[in-house]
Amino acid sequence: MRIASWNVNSIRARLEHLTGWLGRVSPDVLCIQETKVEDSRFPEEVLADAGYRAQFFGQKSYNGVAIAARMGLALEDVKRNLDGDDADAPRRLMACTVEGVRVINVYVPNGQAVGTPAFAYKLAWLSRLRLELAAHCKPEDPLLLCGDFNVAPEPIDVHNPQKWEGQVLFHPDERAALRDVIAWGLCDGFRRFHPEPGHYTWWDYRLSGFRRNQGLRIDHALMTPSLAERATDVWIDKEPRKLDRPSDHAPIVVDFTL
DNA sequence: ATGGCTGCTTTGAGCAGA
Repeated sequence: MRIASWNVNSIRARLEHLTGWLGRVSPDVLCIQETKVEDSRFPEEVLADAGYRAQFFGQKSYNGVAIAARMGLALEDVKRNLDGDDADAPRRLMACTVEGVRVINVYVPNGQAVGTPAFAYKLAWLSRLRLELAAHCKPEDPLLLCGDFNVAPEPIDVHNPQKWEGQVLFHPDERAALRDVIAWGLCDGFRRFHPEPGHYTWWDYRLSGFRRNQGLRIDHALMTPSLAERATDVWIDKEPRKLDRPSDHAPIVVDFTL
């Protein structure tokens, strides 16, 4: 079983990259963030031609999440956004159950800059995510919480931690909020398999960040122990980041036995 | 020191991203 997560930075701008990647990597499920498209314009047919059926939860211009599953694989108990979100809330979360695994796909707010209302919203959102887990899930059950968290957990996850310390994406308060989510009963799937430095999931379009591998590891695949013990690898696919006009994020892929 | 790129928007300069 292969479940992946990718912030595509506009699904319409990335359709060819997306379908090409689905064909090459062939995940059973793909959690997508930043679709940036309202539901009536979601490219269902293109995904269907690629062999995938998607559940989607988007809005115009910003945010938006989707979960695509190989045709014939059922996505059950779909939930959209956090408890307490109203209809106007930014669309940032979709959860479903597939093959007995609860999959939660998140696009955590970016936070803009430390000290802004957006930063406070980001911290509150992470706090509500922890409450969501406590209210609906059990740490004993197989669960994957994946997506774009917009937080680098440790200095090893930042190409230049001295420069980034205290900045948005690597501020102590965000890191504590992410640790609090993990403390519900999760582990960092990627680090279980790849403890060494130099692995990132996002590289700035500016500064030739990708060419110099100056990035941040801000996309994560967090899992409960009962799923982690079935995992055979968690890896980052840098290939699509090398294409012309790429997303600034790379996909993260979780392989596990059923 | 600053901004450096990209996608979106009732098309064009401004916002947001990270």
